[in-house]
Amino acid sequence: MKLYDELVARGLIAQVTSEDEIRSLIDNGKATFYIGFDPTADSLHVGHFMALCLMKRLQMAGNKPIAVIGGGTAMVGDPSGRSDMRQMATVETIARNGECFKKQMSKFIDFSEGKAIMVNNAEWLMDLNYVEFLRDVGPYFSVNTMLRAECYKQRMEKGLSFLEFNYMIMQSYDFYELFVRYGCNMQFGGDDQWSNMLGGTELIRKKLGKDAHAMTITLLLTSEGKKMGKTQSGAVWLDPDKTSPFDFFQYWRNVGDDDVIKCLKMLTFLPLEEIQAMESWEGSELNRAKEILAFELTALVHGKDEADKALETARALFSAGGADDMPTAELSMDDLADGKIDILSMLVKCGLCPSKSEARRAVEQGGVEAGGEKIKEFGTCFCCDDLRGDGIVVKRGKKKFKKVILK
RNA sequence: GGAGGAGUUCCCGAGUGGCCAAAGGGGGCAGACUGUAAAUCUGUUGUCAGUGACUUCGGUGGUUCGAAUCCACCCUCCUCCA
Repeated sequence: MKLYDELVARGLIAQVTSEDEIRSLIDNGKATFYIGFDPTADSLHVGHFMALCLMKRLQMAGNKPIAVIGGGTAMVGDPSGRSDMRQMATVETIARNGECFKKQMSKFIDFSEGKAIMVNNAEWLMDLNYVEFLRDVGPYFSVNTMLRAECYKQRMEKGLSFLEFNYMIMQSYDFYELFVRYGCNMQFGGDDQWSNMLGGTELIRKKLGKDAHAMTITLLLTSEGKKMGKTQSGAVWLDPDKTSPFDFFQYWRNVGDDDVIKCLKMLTFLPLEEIQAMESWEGSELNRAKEILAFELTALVHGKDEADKALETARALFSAGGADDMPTAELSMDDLADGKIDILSMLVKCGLCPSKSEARRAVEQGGVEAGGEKIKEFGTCFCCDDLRGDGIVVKRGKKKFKKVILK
């Protein structure tokens, strides 16, 4: 199966400017394409991961990827899909985040000589002269058209600042600049970027009379229509310090039945035939598919060793109830009072509960276990001896564990 | 610049002097049921040293025994006019 058809079969393609041309470009390894990543946080998350996977697939087929760090565009802030204006990040933060992105990306994409390029659009955006720029690209944009663009629609009610309104122009200019500099003839992005991307192809056509193409990736949504990769406590990060490999594994281990196959197709590199075989799995058999999903993704992001560990830990924890390698929390003597610590403080200290009130509730509702025993009294205390050596396994709810050890 | 309207807890949204830590819904958390799924049902959902105290209704002051609620000023957003 050729690349384009595979992308379709995996459900990755949302919209394209011209199916035939894109097909022939990428199937033959003729595309030089770019994907932009705005450094608005200090780590990439699952949403970016999809884009990186796509990048890799295309790279494997001989196409040349350009990863653009949006050091310049992040200064403006993309209004797409937002109902409020982003908080403006400082120049320093953006620069630092950009560095973090760079490191993480290098793990997935081969940036060695001639294989791929990484650039920061701050390079050309930051030094633009306002009037010159306006005269240069301004005439090619119609405000009427821009206002009709989907990405601004939902902001028309709540208010859209001129700053953000310019985002589309910045991104379009990026595409133009990359076309000129590197012969970049394609842009990929999330489906919410569609109008911004079209802006770029139009600009190139109008200014240079050349064709460039755009293709958007389907946004990964859960069957309930929510963005995948978001939890109550925030995004699922690729940085192991922000989302541990075990938590990362667990996130995928716990996706809904209806989403497993979709995720396998879109995110993993498993051959399609293998995934199609799983489609017939039903009921508890699907649990096996979830395990595969979780394992594959953890291996991609954190390496096979970490994936093995997470898998083992999860299995041990959920079947036997104990494991050597599980998330641990270390307490020091300072955390203890008179050589003891009560269960409520312990829950808070090891991060299982955000406040003592919540810890109390958890205990009241019978959701807390320690050392395999259900805790019924919130006065229950543990002394140093309980915590020394192997420590004690504290469980809040069914899926949250921490091994608490005294340092 | 002018005229109106709005800002309530994680979100939406009730509440116009004490009965308000604030209805209802969503979301979250926990329990039951299961397959570490979904759906459903139940409980819970500001914090802290548990029958109590403390902090919260855009901000700052004021009136009052008492303010989310009344007054003044300010900030932000929306609509219409210029």
